[in-house]
Amino acid sequence: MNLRELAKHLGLSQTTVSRALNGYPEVAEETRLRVLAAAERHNYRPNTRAKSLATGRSMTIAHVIPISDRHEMVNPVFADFIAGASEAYLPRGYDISLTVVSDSGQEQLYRDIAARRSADGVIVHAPKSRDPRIALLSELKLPFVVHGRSSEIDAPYSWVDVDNKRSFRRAAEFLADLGHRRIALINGLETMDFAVRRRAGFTEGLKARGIGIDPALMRSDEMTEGYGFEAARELLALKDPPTAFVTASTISAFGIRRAVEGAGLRMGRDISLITHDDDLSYFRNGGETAIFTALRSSVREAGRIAAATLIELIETPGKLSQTMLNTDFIVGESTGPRIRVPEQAGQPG
Amino acid sequence: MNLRELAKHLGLSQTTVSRALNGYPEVAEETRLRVLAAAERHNYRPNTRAKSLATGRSMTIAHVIPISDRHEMVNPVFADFIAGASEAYLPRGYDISLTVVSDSGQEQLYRDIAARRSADGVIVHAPKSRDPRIALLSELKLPFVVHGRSSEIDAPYSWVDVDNKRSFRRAAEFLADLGHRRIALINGLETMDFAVRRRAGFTEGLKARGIGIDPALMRSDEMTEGYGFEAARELLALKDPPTAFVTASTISAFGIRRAVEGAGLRMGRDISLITHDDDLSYFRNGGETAIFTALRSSVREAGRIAAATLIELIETPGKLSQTMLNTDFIVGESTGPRIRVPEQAGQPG
DNA sequence: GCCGTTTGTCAAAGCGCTTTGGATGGCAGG
DNA sequence: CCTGCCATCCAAAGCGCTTTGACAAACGGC
Repeated sequence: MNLRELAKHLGLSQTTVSRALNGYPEVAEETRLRVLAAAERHNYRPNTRAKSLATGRSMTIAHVIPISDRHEMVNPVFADFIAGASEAYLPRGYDISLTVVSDSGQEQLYRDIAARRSADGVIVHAPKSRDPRIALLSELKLPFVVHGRSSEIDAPYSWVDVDNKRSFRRAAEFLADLGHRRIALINGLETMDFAVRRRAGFTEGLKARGIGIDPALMRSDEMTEGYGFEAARELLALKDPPTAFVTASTISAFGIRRAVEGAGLRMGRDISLITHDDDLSYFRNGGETAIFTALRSSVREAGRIAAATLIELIETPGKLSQTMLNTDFIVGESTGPRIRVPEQAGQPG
Repeated sequence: MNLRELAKHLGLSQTTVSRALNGYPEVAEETRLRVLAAAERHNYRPNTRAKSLATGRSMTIAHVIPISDRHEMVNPVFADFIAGASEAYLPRGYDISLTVVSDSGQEQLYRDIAARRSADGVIVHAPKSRDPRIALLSELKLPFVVHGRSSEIDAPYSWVDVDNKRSFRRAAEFLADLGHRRIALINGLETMDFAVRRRAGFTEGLKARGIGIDPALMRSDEMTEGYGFEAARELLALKDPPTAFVTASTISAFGIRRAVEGAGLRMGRDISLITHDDDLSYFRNGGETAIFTALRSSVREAGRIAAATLIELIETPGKLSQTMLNTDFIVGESTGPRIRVPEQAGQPG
């Protein structure tokens, strides 16, 4: 059932039917009711492609999910981010188009989207420092919102981010105030802008408390459970091991926990840990009491806000907007004062 | 730059240019080269909507991600599944359209997709027993492939699944053979078909080894880390606690592990655990040696196969296909013989 | 040198919708 | 009774592509 058939059926022109359905005023109320009833009865839905060809609006947002070149992984934060975003899209009638692509293929993909007008806007995930996509999208005049920020970019653009630097500074200071002096950072991939900011905040916090920076205590990689485990295991095996850790996700935090317990140590007593917590739905940081002391900021909410920001930008061009999400400092069971240096913490296995 | 402009530029008709670009034979090789060069030079890309309006093919596959009605969660397995699927779509030119929708909204959504022809086919995620979507999609003549299966459906349809029943039977038998008699099942939501099959396999395995079924040892819920933890903690606090667990995902397995260690017990010695392992990229079940003894089947591969199956079905209608993926039985560090009933395993905290 | 066949090209219709620019008729005001 | 003005409705063009059917030009066979 298409518009022409529906119109013929009603003895009206396509114009009138189209207007009746889209809420234009120049159609008699009685006719509108007849049209709506008929549309309902015949289960009429306008053909998406035809509509967007005629209007020039595609009513879809492209999400380009970068796949790690090294490991070919898809970060589970995207699941929650997109769930949040779709809460904003759904009531406004936008669809999501998803493409999983390696870093190297991203530029070409954005060019394609712009040239074939397959989306009205895009969300930029996982920005790197001085990310070339930002200049590219501006040049292509494709509305976009960045989830995160990119350092050393002068031109303004829309973004939604958390204050990573401040968060990690607070984490480092909190641990220092508990008496810890050997504090390790198990960071995300430092090709990512957010990871650079976190490291900066972390070292800033140490310096503020008069603690020297030891590069041997800083790791950086894809934030998997296994990486958290391996990194922590190696660090705990040092002659002068850390008594505290700061890490970038609950997922790696679980790995660290496993390493700590595998070494016969107790989290929160022998070893302290603070994590950044994206509040992932399948990895809640505990119920009433948090497992990990954490700086929490819901990535789902970030998705919702980024989506809403993008829709605004699409509907009123030029309306840039920056949102800094606040993080909650949750004190959980994974931190405590340094009681003693764990003498010779053996490696597991 | 659109087709007409490009054609005018070349002094050719749209017809010829279109044919040259799409590889039709009735165009001189010399002309084709000229056209291709010009298209390249002007960065020409055909407008997606116009093309699909003209051809009637949308070249997009709809993925409808169900959001749990109770908890509003998005299962991270979708991230890996879609990553796999996109490996199959990309070279064939298909796009992914993603919609996150609650169970109750699914039927309407599929009807919409069919009526507005916004996708050439759909992947059905998370089927329930006797899932109404299967009959609906058949009726709508919308090609589909189910990730999993749905019991008590007579008409044939395409699916990609693992042999959940057999897997869980093997898990139960394996534990029984190690001497365990009190074996708990921490299952996924039993409104899901796969969870029903797993439970069936589990009880079948127990019966085969002459072990009675104790409903008090069987739990069912969304497979989060927190659920694994809570369920295991409660079970371990029973007067007659289990000495072994079977669970439905590595995520809940990590929760069980946390509960076991929180109770002062040691995984693989005091308590055995077997998990189903989707081989999630951020939750690898260990490196060289597996953390958990597991029945492993890559959900990413399932995505790849489901996508390929769907494309085949779209391109040659009626070509149904069923794929049963095999699972690898990985023996890891989480299982061992029952040495003794842990006398009074205290609750943590 | 004529005819049938390729070969290469094109004009125009059509996909299903929106939107522009009238048309039509009824009605109030003069 | 005429004019002007709403209130409704419509025919047709256009969005950018594919595809049908037709048509010149070139070519080989007799």
